[in-house]
Amino acid sequence: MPELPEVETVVRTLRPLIVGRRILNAEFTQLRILRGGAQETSAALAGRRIQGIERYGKFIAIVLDKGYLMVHLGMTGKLLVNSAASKWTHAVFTLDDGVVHYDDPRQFGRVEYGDELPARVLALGPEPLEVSLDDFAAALKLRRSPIKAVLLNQAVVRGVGNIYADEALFRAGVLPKSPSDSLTRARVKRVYEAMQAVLREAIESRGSSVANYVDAEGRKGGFQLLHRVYQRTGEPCLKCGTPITRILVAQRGTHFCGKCQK
DNA sequence: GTTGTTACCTGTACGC
DNA sequence: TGCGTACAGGTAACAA
Repeated sequence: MPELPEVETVVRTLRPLIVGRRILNAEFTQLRILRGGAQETSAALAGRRIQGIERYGKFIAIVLDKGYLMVHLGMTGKLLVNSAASKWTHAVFTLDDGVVHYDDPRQFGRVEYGDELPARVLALGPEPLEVSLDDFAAALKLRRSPIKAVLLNQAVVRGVGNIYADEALFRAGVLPKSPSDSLTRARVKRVYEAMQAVLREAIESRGSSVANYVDAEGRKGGFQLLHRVYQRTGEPCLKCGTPITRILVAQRGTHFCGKCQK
């Protein structure tokens, strides 16, 4: 499931391949993944030149000479350059040099064209690797939900998902159910530093390939080999040997060590 | 405004 | 082998 490090990897691999190219044609075969009408979107995209590609949390913004093509990969979305189409190819962008496919088996992702960045993207919280400790601490103090749920809240920080929330809380030694506003400053600082460290290391490893994540060139990431708690239910904690526990927090599978995390 | 719940969707794993 | 079922989770919509 693509979270910040996976989306960042997609953006980095996509950038040299498509920036500067012109979109000749855009075709949508599964309308579920498209926000807006297919004909209107195709008409708006035809002839546009790609000027850049940016990431806003888990959203990908393809910056055009007029407007933005927004892509959210959902759970299983992929943007693939010059690959063969599959039964899950729902959109095809033909460029003046090459072709980009949007593939998505579960169809949780979305593609959208607009003149401006969508309001829901502008409403996102700060980037977790850019937010200051003071701002992060203030946002946590405002909320009583479990810290895990708060980390998943894209209005608090944008881009953290289930994998990195679990991994960050393990490294910080903080229980996922701890009420956000109950954390001491020292524990907030540990969560902040762990979150940034996990995200930086995952970006270096080109993301985590669980399920079927690959980057724009079809390559898998490597960070799944470094997960310490995520999807390790029942396996021994790498620090103390206690079996990793799995519970539900915010309706999400949540993995932690009951001894190392307080 | 926050908080919690549910729907969306299909490949995969598992039990029988 | 084949079938039924549970599970995975990011976002948005909704209720409270």
